[in-house]
Amino acid sequence: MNSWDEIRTAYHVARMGTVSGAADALGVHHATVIRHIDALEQRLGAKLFQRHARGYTATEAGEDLLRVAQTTDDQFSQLTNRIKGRGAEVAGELVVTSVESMGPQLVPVLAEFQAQHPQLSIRYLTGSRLLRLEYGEAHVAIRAGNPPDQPDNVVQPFFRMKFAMYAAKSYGRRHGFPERKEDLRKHRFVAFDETGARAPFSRWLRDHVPAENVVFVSGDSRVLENAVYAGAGIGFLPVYGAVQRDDLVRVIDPDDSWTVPVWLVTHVDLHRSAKVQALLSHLKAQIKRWDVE
Amino acid sequence: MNSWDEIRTAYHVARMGTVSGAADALGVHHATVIRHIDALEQRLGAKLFQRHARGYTATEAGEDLLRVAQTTDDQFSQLTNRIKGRGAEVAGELVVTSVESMGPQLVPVLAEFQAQHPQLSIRYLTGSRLLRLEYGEAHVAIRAGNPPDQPDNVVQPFFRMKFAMYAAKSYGRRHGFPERKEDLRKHRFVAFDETGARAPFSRWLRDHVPAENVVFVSGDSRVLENAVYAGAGIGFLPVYGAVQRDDLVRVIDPDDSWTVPVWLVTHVDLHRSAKVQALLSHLKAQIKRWDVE
DNA sequence: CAGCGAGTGTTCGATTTTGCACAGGGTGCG
DNA sequence: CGCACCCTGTGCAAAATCGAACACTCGCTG
Repeated sequence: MNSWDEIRTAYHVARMGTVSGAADALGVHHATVIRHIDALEQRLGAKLFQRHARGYTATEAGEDLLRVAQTTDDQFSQLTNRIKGRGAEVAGELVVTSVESMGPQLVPVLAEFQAQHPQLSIRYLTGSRLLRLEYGEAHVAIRAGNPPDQPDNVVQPFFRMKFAMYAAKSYGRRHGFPERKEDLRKHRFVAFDETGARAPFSRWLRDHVPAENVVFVSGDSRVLENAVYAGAGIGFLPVYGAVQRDDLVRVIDPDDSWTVPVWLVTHVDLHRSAKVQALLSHLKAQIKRWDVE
Repeated sequence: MNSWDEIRTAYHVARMGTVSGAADALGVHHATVIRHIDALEQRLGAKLFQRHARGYTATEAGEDLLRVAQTTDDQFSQLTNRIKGRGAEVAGELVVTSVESMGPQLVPVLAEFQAQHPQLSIRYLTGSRLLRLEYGEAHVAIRAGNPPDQPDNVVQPFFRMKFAMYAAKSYGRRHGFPERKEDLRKHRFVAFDETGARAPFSRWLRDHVPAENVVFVSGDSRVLENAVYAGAGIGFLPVYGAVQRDDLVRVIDPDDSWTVPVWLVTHVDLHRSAKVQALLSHLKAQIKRWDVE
């Protein structure tokens, strides 16, 4: 069945009982209404209305159409109300994604945000696969490293994640802690499996430590964290997470060159919605939590 | 909400996932689809789809629309199936109207017809007010007297209703029965309250019987019938109904000049439908029942 | 890495749709 | 009984819509 507009026209004729009344209600000329009805009846091969001097009265088929189109009209107006109101309220679903290493920092913040908006359901997706905003897979993405440069995305700086070099106390009991820069050559390290050396501190490591001293390598940041905790070696950890553990010792203080910028990324189509804006402002309010030395 | 066609377009885009696919399904150019979506989104003030190089993926609002429009599509196709199939089968409602005096003859015939078509529901309307076919108030009308001459109505002769003059036996016991034409002047009569004398036999009565002998007058034919039954006077009754009562005596045999033609009238728009045709042929098959002397 | 296919988006001319003016007819009221 | 009003119906011009062609982007494959 094609041409839903003609059904809508017939619906108003059946409701009003006259072509002119329907034309007024639809905001079109009555000639248009007549043509729509004629076309629709011809396609259906049945008369929808009895024409007479006082107007159009619906036949059985016309009354059947009236009933169906009535509910359709109701459903469509409800739909438009939902869609129009959707942007205004913080409700529905909100999909957030980030690299998995940020989970421990993000989860409590997201939980707090959800508590402030009970109508909202949050999906926090982490994974090796980068969820793509332009396919609608996520509403807000938190990305680290170089500023993302997708044309349809709106990118804003979130905060700067400071890294320092840590070792577990258990490591110090076995190997001691390096006290001077030269001591580093005699220690063992854990590091990212990034031969491309994207993170700034992995380049630093390559420059200051012989490759054979890197004894534990993984692509998963949480694995590296746990390797440091277990005393497998010295490694870079985000300051925010490390200060909360008393089994760690800071070997080298944070350096500006190690800092990784973190970005808030949204698709341009969703950036204006109240839902996304509320989350963004909530996230930015939490920056100071993570701005520790 | 106006422009249901744009909703239909958006529905197909959400279903297909691409503009081109929706354009194929709709049989229009893909530029048209893009314009529809743009217009709809602008009116709604919300994005329905995320645009990317591989197609369009529905946002929350778009998926909401998909669900609503899906059911709408189903209901519309069911509706068109019903309407297209309606003419072919004898089902639904069938409104028949006639002058009320024909009820006793018509009701058993209509009941039999209904029994042959269980899907059909018959409304047999009688009333002083003439139901108008061109307003869709009835599908089939049974009219007596002069041939109806409405332009949009298709009229065909049904049968010729014979009248004769009857009196109740109780009347005969009190006043005797007229045996010769001259005796009529001494008897009492019941007659229609038609000063215009539409029925042919009421003109006959005026010519052969003094006005003061007409002692019972009514505009309701059933009242007149009962007046004859009660012995109030001699009166014209249809032969078909009178022969079934053994308390009546025929005073004068039917005369051709008293015969009233009866017509089957349908509106031209409904005349072709199987439902109406079935009733018409069924009615015509019953003529012989009423063709009694 | 270059070519190819699929898909989006935009512009311009053609076609369809729409609106306007007017004619015709029925109904009701004074 | 006539008149005024409301409704339907129809040609014609204007406007909005649609379709064809082209440019561009992305992802896949040999």
